Amino acid sequence: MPSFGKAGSKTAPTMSDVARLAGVSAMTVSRALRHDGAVSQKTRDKVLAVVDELGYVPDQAAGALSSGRSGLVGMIAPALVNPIFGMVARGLNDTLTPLGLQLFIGFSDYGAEREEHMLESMLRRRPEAIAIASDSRSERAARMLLNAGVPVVEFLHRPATPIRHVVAVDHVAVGRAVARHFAETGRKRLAAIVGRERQTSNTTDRAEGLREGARQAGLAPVRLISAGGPLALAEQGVRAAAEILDNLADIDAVLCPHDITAIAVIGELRRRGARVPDDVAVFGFGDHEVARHTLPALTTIGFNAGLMGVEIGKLMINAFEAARLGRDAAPFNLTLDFEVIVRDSA
Amino acid sequence: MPSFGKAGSKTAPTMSDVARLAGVSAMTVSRALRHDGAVSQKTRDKVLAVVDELGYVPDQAAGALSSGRSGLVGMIAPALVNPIFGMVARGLNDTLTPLGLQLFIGFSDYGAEREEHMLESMLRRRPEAIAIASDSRSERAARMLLNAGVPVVEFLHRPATPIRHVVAVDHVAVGRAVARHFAETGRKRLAAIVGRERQTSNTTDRAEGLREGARQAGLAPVRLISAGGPLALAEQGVRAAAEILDNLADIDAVLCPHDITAIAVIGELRRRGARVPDDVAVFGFGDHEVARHTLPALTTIGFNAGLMGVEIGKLMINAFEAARLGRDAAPFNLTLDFEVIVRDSA
DNA sequence: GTGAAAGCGCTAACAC
DNA sequence: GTGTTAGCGCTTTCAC
Repeated sequence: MPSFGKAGSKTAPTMSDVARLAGVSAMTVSRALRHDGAVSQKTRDKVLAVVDELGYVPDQAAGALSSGRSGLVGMIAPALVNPIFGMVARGLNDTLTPLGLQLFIGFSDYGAEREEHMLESMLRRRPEAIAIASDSRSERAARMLLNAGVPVVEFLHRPATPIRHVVAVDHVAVGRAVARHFAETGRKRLAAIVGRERQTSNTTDRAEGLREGARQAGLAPVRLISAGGPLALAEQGVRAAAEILDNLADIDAVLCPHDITAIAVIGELRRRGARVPDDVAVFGFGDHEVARHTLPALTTIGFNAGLMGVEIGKLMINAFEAARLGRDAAPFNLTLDFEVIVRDSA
Repeated sequence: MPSFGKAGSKTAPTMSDVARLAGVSAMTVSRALRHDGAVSQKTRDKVLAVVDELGYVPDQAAGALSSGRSGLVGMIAPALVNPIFGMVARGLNDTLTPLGLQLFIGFSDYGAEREEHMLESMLRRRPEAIAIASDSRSERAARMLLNAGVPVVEFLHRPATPIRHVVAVDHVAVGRAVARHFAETGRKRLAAIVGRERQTSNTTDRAEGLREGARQAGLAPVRLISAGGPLALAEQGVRAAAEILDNLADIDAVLCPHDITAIAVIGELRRRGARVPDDVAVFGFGDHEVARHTLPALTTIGFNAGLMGVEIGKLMINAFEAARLGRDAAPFNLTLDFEVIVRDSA
């Protein structure tokens, strides 16, 4: 029985431990494990048997260092508690797993500074591609992405000046569609809930679309309700509802940044005696799985978040292929469809 | 101007590139970057200036290989779309970040096989600790955890035979508390929605507690409603509601695995003409942020998921400290409080 | 089909 | 306070 590592605290077996026990070289173990190159069936079986017996698990840090491939794809999203990002992660992960790539997820909590830190620590792991949905972004973070040297896919929201590839929903078009719906259903005075002041984001884009749509329909100018950070979706809704009731009593329709916010808006509005949709129509975003089950059922915007993840993955695969051929994948700009889902709240 | 890498596609600068330009050795760069050991202020400034100029980002795979510390903590959870896990991740991440540790998240989609794969690929990254919430777990996965050689913290649900540390909610006690509430409010025939057949899980534990509580209160035996997988929380609720209406018409109270499920149950029940809570009382779980805003507002169980993450992190830190002293941290078993939140649905 | 040598980019250990 | 040497555990490359 060979001993590896210093006595006492047993160290994990290495590839050469396996090699020794299998009576082959480390190189052969490496090949057997990666189904790479030609290893005879007999040798492979022997190696795998030893691997199993030892419970050997390859050290990917070593492999990454040696091969120059980390096997990692980074994804940075504003928040993990928002199920939209969970669904994107799932789609992306499913697309990447067959290639032997692992998804490394970081979340920024909607903070540019935190995002920058996340990105920096992610870059230390040398990801082979990066998917990022920013709410706001520091100059330095933008520079890091530009110089990352790997495919970067921005998603959910199309920035004014994309790094390279984008998979997004056209939030301005969403806003216009919502305005159209409000106009068609006789609403006159629209409002949009937006986050705290910041650079352009998907929320402000939708508000912009709503404003455009309202103007075209000859409605009153859209009021913006700033009601706190997006981390507390429901809390934001409560504040917004209070703002409407207290200071914007003439508002008869409101677009919310998220279905969860919309539910809270409705709850608070009703609690304080307003009727939904009679007094105020409430429009959500995201088609959260509960949206169809609440009372009133939420009128909202649906889009396929899982598909978004899949498309991000496909874009990356495409870029890998291009790089393999020594080329650069042309910037790719994908706009995913959305759907106006009319239920009862608006 | 020194050139690194082969011409054409520029390679990322390495530590020795920085060293050369700063006129010091690589070791000094390493120290300057890690605020470790003694580096004169002057030297450090010089080094950092070059780092900045070059946009140098250390390769952590190399560092990990050399130091034996990956800087990674793994977390495996059943699903990312369930905000409970997002909140745990946030708490854990916040606790770990000050130590320079990154959270590496994997999700199993409630499948033992997928969990095993996730765990295996995670182990290749040599995490310094592992947090895992399993819904079901393969023998092999259990063995891998046992032999991981790093602190393992199981969370949310206390397994029959824990690997070592546990931070959980007492789901059986939750079930009993729910039974008590139902009994006190005059309910006679209870049901619990559980996932598809599987080993013990937090859902079945709560059902077990409900059963115990019902027995003690002299109520009819609890009916179990198996309504599909936990990935589609709302879908599960719709099915369960149908099952109640179609085949279990005498049920007057139901415990749901999740608030989202509860909302769907209520929606479907009402859609089909049943009144909540008059005909059927509906109890949720998790105190999701919308729970207080739906109509009727959800009666549910609340617990602090963020705190759970923080406690997991503290346990890990404690175990690191013990290991540093050559000891093994004693198995730690933390049970987090929960709260019965009575609102309108039950 | 298999092996030997070299080296990936860092850091531990020790020397000065 | 700083440098040198060696080596972490793999994979690349090339030889056989």
